[in-house]
Amino acid sequence: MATTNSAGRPRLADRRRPGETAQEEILDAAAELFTTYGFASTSTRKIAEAVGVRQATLYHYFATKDDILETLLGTSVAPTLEAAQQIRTASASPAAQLHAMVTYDGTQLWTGRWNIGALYLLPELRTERFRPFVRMRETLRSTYRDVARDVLDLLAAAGKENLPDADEDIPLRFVETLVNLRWDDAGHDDEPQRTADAVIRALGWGGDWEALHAESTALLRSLRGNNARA
Amino acid sequence: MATTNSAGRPRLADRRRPGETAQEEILDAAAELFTTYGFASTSTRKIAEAVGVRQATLYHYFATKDDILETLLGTSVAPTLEAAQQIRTASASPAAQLHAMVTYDGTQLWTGRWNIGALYLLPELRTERFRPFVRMRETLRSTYRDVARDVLDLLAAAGKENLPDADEDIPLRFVETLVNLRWDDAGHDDEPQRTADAVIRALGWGGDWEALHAESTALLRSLRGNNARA
DNA sequence: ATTATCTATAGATCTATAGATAATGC
DNA sequence: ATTATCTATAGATCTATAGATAATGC
Repeated sequence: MATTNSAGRPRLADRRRPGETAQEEILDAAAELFTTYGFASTSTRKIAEAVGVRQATLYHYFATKDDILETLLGTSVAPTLEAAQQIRTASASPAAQLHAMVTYDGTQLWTGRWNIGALYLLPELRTERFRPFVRMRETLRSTYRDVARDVLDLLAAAGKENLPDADEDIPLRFVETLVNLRWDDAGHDDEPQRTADAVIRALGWGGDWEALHAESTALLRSLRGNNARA
Repeated sequence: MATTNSAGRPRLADRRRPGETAQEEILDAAAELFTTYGFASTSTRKIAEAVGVRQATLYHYFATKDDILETLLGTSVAPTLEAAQQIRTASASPAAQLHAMVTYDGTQLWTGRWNIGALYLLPELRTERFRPFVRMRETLRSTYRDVARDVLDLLAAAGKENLPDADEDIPLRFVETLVNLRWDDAGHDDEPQRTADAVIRALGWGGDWEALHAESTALLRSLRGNNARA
């Protein structure tokens, strides 16, 4: 039997999931199963088994299976959106802002313990209850679009021709493909950086890459600093 | 009651789905429901209701629910792969080949009655039984990669700098985003053409666009001609 | 007393099968 | 006789709830 040093009836099995609390253990197991087998195909029993508790125990922490998904999405979309908006208000050049956004967002998607981005395409998100997350994604989309427009306006002003439309959504679309790449076990370790470069290039940008990278890196560093202070 | 002019007990409800045969009606309903609500969340009862027959009737045409998905995937991936390989063997320039491939593939994804591309990401495809389709997708990926490499080699030979790697999979990744765009009801009518342009531009290509479009259009025309003859 | 777990189960599915039925075709 | 449908249902789920139990905390 599992050792215990806290209140409540002891578990039958030992802890096996990362996380300080039972809630975190459940979320980790659910993230693995939802991203691997899908939300609808993952039963609460399977989640419980992956945590090492009985099925009914989940309901001490989450009222419904949907609540588990909602919590999972909340902890993932919100920080990304916040970072994008912070980057947007920085004084860096539009190209550097865009590069930093893609790198940040891409790193979350690429290095997270599970491929959480795969959950954004779940048909279940179409229901009323997940509307807030869909809206957050839409806000992220328009933030990306705004910064892309700035980049393109500068390029157009410099006389560059045959540029894409800002509403092609090239940046966000490109970032999203990291989810597919990871699903296919394809790609490289530094895929977020490569993707950021590819996005800038796809917009037709052709400036000093070393300076751009320096500016983007500085932006991300200051972002981490802010968050550490917060 | 439904009118009847063929063998078998009459249906209780009238036909309501496109398709000459009951099999086609079932596939149309399943495509709508699988892409809208997901495979696992769609019950055989729901499919039957959408067709206008009783649940058990489906089993006269498909032995299992998986068989329905398999048939749906088969009729969608195979033609795309074949077209890509035909384009690849044409004598057109690499850029035109790539442009034509993206346009063809994108048009299938964008204008099909249902957003079938969304099925390619289904977790269920990870199981042994769908291996053939996953392999077809991998073959498509490398076909795209090969033609991208040709484009990039020519650009490098022409002295163009800061080009992406061919194994960034920019073309296929970009095409795949049409699925997400369509999911979000975003994008324009001519999104496949725009996407083809965006892909070419993202690779760093900077030649005569009018000539490229003419060459790509001719390629697609000859493709349709071949298929019509076959 | 409070908490975290457990056992047990109700009620609602869901897939697939068995076998009856109502047409057409020969 | 053949075919396409129907009705009925077995057996296996699955979610969520009720209530018991075994710890710690006061």
